[in-house]
Amino acid sequence: MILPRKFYARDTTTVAKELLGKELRCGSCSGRIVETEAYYGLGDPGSHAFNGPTPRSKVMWEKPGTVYTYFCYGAHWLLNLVTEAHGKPGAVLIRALEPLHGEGVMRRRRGSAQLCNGPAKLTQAMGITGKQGGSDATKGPITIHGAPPVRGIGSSGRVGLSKGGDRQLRFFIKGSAFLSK
DNA sequence: GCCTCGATTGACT
DNA sequence: GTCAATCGAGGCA
Repeated sequence: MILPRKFYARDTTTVAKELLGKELRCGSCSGRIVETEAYYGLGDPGSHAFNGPTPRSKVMWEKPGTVYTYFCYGAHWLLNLVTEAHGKPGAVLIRALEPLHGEGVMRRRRGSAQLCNGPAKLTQAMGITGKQGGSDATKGPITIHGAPPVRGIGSSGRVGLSKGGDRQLRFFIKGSAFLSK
């Protein structure tokens, strides 16, 4: 079943941990979430919301469950899900997926066997671009479906940030073969 | 309006 | 291991 909006309306770290193992669907493709990162708004120098809302980052103040796609380095889309209460900034970055359905389509889109082991790779494999930005993960076209809780959650410092990378806000399923490198 | 830099990737040495 | 690609957002004049 599709996760209800109240799932997202909680502490960003809690949502990031509980998203592990859940199923992300987009069109005919789907995958299991195996790696996430939490981004707060205020007090988090690594977050786009750090300096208050801007035309791009204001989505983080939107209602929980909103899809936030971010274009980076001229060629890469990153997928986030808005968390916390409406009007409070927060988001979870999806960093890696384990392919479940539509693997052939993903492979064709990616042109590589490395399907979803990185934040920009998984958006390309799932066909996600800025078009899906601002849509609602409780309605589609991108949806998150419930799954049994996973055991063996690990955490570490965040990756790829010039600021704020020292905080333990990255979470992943221990031992998964589909984590980002 | 102009300039700098980024929640990355993939190709090349 | 090192480095360039590539373009929009955000900061500043």
